[in-house]
Amino acid sequence: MPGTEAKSKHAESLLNINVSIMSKAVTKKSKTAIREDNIDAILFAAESVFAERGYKGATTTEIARRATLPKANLHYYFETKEMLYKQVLSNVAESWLAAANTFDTIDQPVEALTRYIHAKMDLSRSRPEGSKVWANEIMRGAPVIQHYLETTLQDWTASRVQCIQVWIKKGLIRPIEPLQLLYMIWATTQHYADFTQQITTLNDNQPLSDKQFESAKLQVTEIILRGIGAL
Amino acid sequence: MPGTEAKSKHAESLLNINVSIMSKAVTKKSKTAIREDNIDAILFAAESVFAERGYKGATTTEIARRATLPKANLHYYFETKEMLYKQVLSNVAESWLAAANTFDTIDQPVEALTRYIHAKMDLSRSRPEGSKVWANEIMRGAPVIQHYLETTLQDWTASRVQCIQVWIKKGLIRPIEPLQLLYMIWATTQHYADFTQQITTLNDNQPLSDKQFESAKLQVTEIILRGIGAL
DNA sequence: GTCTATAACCGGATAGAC
DNA sequence: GTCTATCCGGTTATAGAC
Repeated sequence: MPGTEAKSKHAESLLNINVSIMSKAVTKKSKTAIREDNIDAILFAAESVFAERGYKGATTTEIARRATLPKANLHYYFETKEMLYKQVLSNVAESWLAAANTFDTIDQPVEALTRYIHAKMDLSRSRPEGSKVWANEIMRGAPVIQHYLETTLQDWTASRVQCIQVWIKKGLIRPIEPLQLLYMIWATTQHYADFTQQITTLNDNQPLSDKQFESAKLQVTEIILRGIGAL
Repeated sequence: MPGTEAKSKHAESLLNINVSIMSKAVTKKSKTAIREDNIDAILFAAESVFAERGYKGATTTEIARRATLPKANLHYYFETKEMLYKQVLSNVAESWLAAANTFDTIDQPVEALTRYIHAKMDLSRSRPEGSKVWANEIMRGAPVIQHYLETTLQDWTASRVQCIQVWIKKGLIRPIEPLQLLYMIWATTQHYADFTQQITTLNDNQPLSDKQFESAKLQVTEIILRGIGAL
């Protein structure tokens, strides 16, 4: 199970957080490999458990169990539960940023927004747990990522707001409040991750098929683009 | 603080859950009043605490503290934390249903959807904690409200899907997947409650003013209505 | 009905053998 | 670097005096 999504992101930290994972010099290559595999397995398991149970509800016992490691080993790699949590959030922020960068400010609205909405929808599909961890963190009042919101997110948002205002000035879209558009995109795309349980229930208890999801992606895009007069 | 929103809903239970609050015969009128006041205060405090900290993160100590009662008294009225949680969810479901019923299936799309979106936005504004508790519960996999989703919510949704399909047949709106429209409405309106922290941060750390919120309400409505070709 | 004190439990973290 | 056994703090729930 490990490594599919959260591969080897443990060394970096997007949030300016001291997630300093121990830095012991390792001589043999194989040991490094074991270390990375273990860390990846822990991060992968942690993302799921934090998503399903929230910060407090997640137990290191369960995370270790899913990573098929003794709990003591988990604490060997991540000194505290909180440090592990921060690293998970950092990885989520990174994938969010990757999707965000598909919103190219130079493009025309239809192309830029279509790309961005598709990227966000794909992220909700491929990594719903990350979205849930993020949502949980925001609902808690963002104790860990508040600084990230005030820097990276605010900067990114400001640049996109400007871009949208240019589109309005050029008459490419109707005059709307740019932030409202961004909120609608975030809300709608992330809903497919955060509310999977509800969506599945209303789909006769069947998870959305790839086909259904692709259809949703196209419709979401079209409704929003028409909604702002870009089509 | 107590009683403003969650007033005296403790006797009922929308979710079919055995939230049987003790049923001791009370002789004096004043005792009943004290009981109701205490229960309301507990439910009011509980909604906030569950919203801010999630199910596991919420402590009965903190709930009791905010209700200005000793913890033992809280346990006198609600035997377990889980029973209290279920009652909170039941109250949230009730308010959700009240808003849902503004979506009159007989009306024209513009009128029906405008009313519904406004009602949902108002709910996000007046009772953001309830929305967060709901979101948390869904993200946990809906252990408590799954049955509610499969009955009340599914029935309500089915009737609205039919209604939307009629609108499409009559050519009042473009041919869309009705569920997609509902998801977009839910996602966008609830976003203003669940992601208050993020929205506030992007609004120069100022909570949205009433004026800003009213503007958002109108824009959300217009973008969605235009998006489906109702305007 | 109220409240203090406490029992019973659980989870994070660590000691220390391997 | 791994893992078992254990400590310690915090949380739910209750006993029992008022």
